Amino acid sequence: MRETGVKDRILETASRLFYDQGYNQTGINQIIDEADIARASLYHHFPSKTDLLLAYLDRTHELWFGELETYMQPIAGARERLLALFDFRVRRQLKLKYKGCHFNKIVAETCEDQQVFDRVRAHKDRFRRYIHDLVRQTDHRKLLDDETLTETLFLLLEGAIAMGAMYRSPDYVEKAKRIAGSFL
Amino acid sequence: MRETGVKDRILETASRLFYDQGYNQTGINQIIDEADIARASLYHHFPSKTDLLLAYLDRTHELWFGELETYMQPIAGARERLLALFDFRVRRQLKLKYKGCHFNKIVAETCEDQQVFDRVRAHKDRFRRYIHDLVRQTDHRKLLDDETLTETLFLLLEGAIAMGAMYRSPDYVEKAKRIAGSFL
DNA sequence: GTCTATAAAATGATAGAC
DNA sequence: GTCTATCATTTTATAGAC
Repeated sequence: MRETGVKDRILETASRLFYDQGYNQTGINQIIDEADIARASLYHHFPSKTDLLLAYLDRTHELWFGELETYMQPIAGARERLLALFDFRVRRQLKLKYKGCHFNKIVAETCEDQQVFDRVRAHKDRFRRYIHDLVRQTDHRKLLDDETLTETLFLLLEGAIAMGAMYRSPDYVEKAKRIAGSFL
Repeated sequence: MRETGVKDRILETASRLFYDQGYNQTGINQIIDEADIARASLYHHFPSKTDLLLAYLDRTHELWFGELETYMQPIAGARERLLALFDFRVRRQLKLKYKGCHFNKIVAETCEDQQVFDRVRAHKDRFRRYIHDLVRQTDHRKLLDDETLTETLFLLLEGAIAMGAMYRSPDYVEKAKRIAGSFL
């Protein structure tokens, strides 16, 4: 019956619950129940809830960029790709019910933990580099230099995702896309 | 000895703890201990933890705009005032140790609650209107129309505050200010 | 209004059998 | 590696005296 291994099922269930209802509002008991595994199996694979959190962040990071690559693969042209980043985020908002960025959410609900910071920053750093690489390939209007344009697009997206979570709406990312279009 | 009333002391203590260590990571017991009041006094003034949360949001909203007015009062000129919004946020980041926006944090760590949404949205709506009023008074470069410029400044700020919380740094708000300056 | 004592449930984590 | 049973705390909230 079990298509997936126990460890994967634990991590998948925990990931879903951590995002949907929050890390602190998700108890070990609920993970055990919904993953349909034994209590000790969880603690065998993940010695503490913090270990599960770190695994969640790593898994989310991998999936995130995997989905990005898949989404971007058929899109040609650096300018089109930059604008497609906004479409990618809108698509994710819809799928994830506008609950915002996984990484921002975790930062907001956990206290200072260096291992958490390392992971969320690595995620955002990589996304900023992704934008920067595309910006350098475009022949944009030069209203802003490459670095400033990169930061502008990045901050517009981050702000729009945060407001999307607050208003449960794709409007802000769509507005951000139009603003971005005027600089490109 | 008691300079402030019991109800105020409860709300002040809860507010500090909700922001510093998170709403879900703050227990009623800790609030009682640190406010140095009796258990039943808390439940007399705030029938549930959710009532305390709503009072926290209302209080934070009032204080936020009160501090904004005080900060902006001596600053002359709409363009200077728009740029001063970024300085105001940097000043707050420093004071609050870069933990980000109170309202975004609460959205990130509580499940859908209409009363919470109403308050956080009212806060952001009011801030957007504040920006819009200033934008209309400026004689800006017209690279963007008033509505788009308003939304750009707003999203840049929101993104920068979110990244400030992630990187525990004022760099993003300062970068956002420079970007804003190039549109004004 | 404020107090102490306590309830009822949920929390993260461990022990020891198989 | 997986299981069940259980532990010690902590959680939000209530009861009843003063």
